[in-house]
Amino acid sequence: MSFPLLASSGTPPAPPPPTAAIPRPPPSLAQRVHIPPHIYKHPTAILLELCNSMKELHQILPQIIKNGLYNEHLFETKLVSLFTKYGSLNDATKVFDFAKLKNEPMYHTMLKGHTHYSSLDCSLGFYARLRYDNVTPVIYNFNYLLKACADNFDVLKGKQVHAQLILHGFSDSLFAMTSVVNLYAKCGMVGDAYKMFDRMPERDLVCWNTVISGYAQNGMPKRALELVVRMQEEEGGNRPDSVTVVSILPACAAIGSLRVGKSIHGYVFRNGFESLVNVLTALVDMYAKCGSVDIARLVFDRMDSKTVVSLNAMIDGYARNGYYDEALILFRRMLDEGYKPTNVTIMSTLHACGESKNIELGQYVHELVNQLGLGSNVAVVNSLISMYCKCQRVDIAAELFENLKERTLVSWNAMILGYAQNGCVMDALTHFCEMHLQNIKPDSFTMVSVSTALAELSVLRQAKWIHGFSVRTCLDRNVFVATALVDMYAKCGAVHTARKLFDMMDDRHVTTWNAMIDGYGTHGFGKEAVELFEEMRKGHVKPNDITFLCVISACSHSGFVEKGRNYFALMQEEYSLEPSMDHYGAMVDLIGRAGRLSEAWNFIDNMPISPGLNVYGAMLGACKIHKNVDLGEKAADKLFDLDPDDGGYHVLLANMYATASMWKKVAKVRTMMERKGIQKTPGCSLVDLRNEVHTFYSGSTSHPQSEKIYAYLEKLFDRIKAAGYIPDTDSIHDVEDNVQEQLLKSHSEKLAIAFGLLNTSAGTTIHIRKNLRVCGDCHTATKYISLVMKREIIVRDMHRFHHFKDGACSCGDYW
DNA sequence: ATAGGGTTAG
Repeated sequence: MSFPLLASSGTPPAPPPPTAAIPRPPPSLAQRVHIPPHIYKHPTAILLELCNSMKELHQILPQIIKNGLYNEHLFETKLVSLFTKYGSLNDATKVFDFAKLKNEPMYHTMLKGHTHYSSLDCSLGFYARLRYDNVTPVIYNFNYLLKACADNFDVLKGKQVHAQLILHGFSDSLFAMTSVVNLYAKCGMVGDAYKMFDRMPERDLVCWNTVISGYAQNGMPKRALELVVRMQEEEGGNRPDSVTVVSILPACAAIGSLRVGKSIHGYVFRNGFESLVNVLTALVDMYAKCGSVDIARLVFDRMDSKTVVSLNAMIDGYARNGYYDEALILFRRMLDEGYKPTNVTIMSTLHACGESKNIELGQYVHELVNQLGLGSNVAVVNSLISMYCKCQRVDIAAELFENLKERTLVSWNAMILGYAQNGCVMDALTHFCEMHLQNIKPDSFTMVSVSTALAELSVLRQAKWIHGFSVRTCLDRNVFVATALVDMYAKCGAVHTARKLFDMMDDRHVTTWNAMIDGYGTHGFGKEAVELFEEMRKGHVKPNDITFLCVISACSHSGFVEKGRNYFALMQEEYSLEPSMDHYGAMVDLIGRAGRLSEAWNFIDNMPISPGLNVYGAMLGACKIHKNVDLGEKAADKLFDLDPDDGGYHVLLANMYATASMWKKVAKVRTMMERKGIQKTPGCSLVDLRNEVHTFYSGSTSHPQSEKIYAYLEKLFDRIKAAGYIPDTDSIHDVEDNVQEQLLKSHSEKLAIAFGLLNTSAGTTIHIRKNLRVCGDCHTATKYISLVMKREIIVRDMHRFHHFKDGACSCGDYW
């Protein structure tokens, strides 16, 4: 079934849009005031009629004065009209004040000028003056005033004007009622607008369009589309014109229905609206928002004339569909062709810069913002903040934020998320508290940002608090918030709580499923991850590339090599998803981690694309676990050909050599790091105690309980050694034996565990968050600690979770 | 006719 707009397909092309669609101009001056012909036909009067700009007007002015026409009513009215038209309300006011005869048309022109160039109060003040001068108002005066109220979203003043209008006997006027419908619609009161509309004895096209666009602009796109159907069905029905089309295209974009959109396009085509820029621009926008960037571009390319708005719609269309390069190319072309970018252009472009991490262009746009005088536009600055955060320059973003005079909720949200995504968790949380102190109410966006920060921090107590906060503010029902909460619980070690929340949700996005599947995977619950994925396949939410990344890595963490291979095939065969470099990396990890090193190498050799850093990194990691120096060196050679600046890979290689006691090679890696200026990320562990998060760096003695902790570790080491623990001193070289053990003892993770044991009562589970991967000695030591101390210890490292209990770890010793 | 901030993986 096709959309009813198509109902007219058999009939010949309709005539051009009815004139009712064009805003009705007031009657001409000659109609409303009697003007004697010698004045009306005066050459200067004709010149004034032809006048097209302020510059020309100033050229004509001396003639008017020279010919003594200044005090002629016609000239006064015309001057007031022209001055207001070209934006000089001051000059218009001078002429008006000087005029002897101030009649209604004269007042009307001034009123019109006020509605355009000054505040609503000035316009209303001017109406009061008109009344004071005993001029009888006409319907046009009210239409302008109502429009001014609507544009200022001021219902209260609008209602006062409405009362005046009734007082002067215009309540039955179709025009007046339409203006009132428009007032309510623009002020977000579509319900009231509709009531008024429903009471009208007769309705013209303009009136229908007003109420339709009211619904479209107030988040009720379906109602808007229904009304378009009704307007045609009604007796003596109205045919949608270009204005109707332009108001329902955004509605169509909002419901994302390409089918309805295409039928509207057909209607546009059959009715000859294809020559109208605004219609075509709305079509471009609709196609882009429905995900069809290619069709959007076709329509865009076929436009005879374009405006900035058309370009903005296309740039934004590219950016929102992930075609960042195309967005930036079009933006460059736009500048080359001499268009002046608007705030909308800037915002879409900054979005594209941020997502594609193009900070050079981002900074160029920043300069442009200042040149264009948009530096104090909050929305633009918010976009700048986001762009800098996405490009990992939180410092610049923070500076912009601090200097922002009128921060909005969006500014706070952008900043908090920026901190959260750049590892500045504490800054994110303090800003959240700060906005709380300033009495700014958080919304769902805020909750997502804070949950993201807490997920990173991995602290269950605060996680529960923010969950409670979301419930109390009813924000937990939002899919985005709920998904962020599921992810947060999983990342805080509470997978079962995460699953409970997941089961309670009635609307789930792909990301929700992905977060849960990955949660299971990182905890080593491969079986649960696979089961949930199978459940997902039965439902209506389609798995995406990230889903497969999560499933494959879940298989990898649990040693399900064949299952993982099957899923890798499935994603291509059944879901037509092209594996990315990350997928290949995950596959190498899957095969290699299970010890099938030559098979993993074989897999790399058969890759259809040139293997990236992560692929060789996974291979090297597997070789380190399984102590295969030969293959590890082979992987490292390839890896370092790609010149990584990531310290992690270097450390991995050095550790592999150290495990094999190849000290010269270890030293070589160290030299390479020094030469490249790469520093080893210091190991850092976090532990939460009541309301405080305690941070420990390797070897640090800065914690107030430091002495106690080291003393306790001495005793602890003796106990676990008695239980069978042997310190892994093999991987430490060029220091004496007793120093080796001291070095091992001062690993951040052991400090954090000791602190946790010292400060919690027997039986309490200890949660640790570590920034790097758990080292081999810490892993063994923690297993023994869990045994002798009878404690459950949960350690989250950069990749996954380790649940230590009764001397064993959930990861089965491969990590 | 276009409009700023959002969840997953690495």
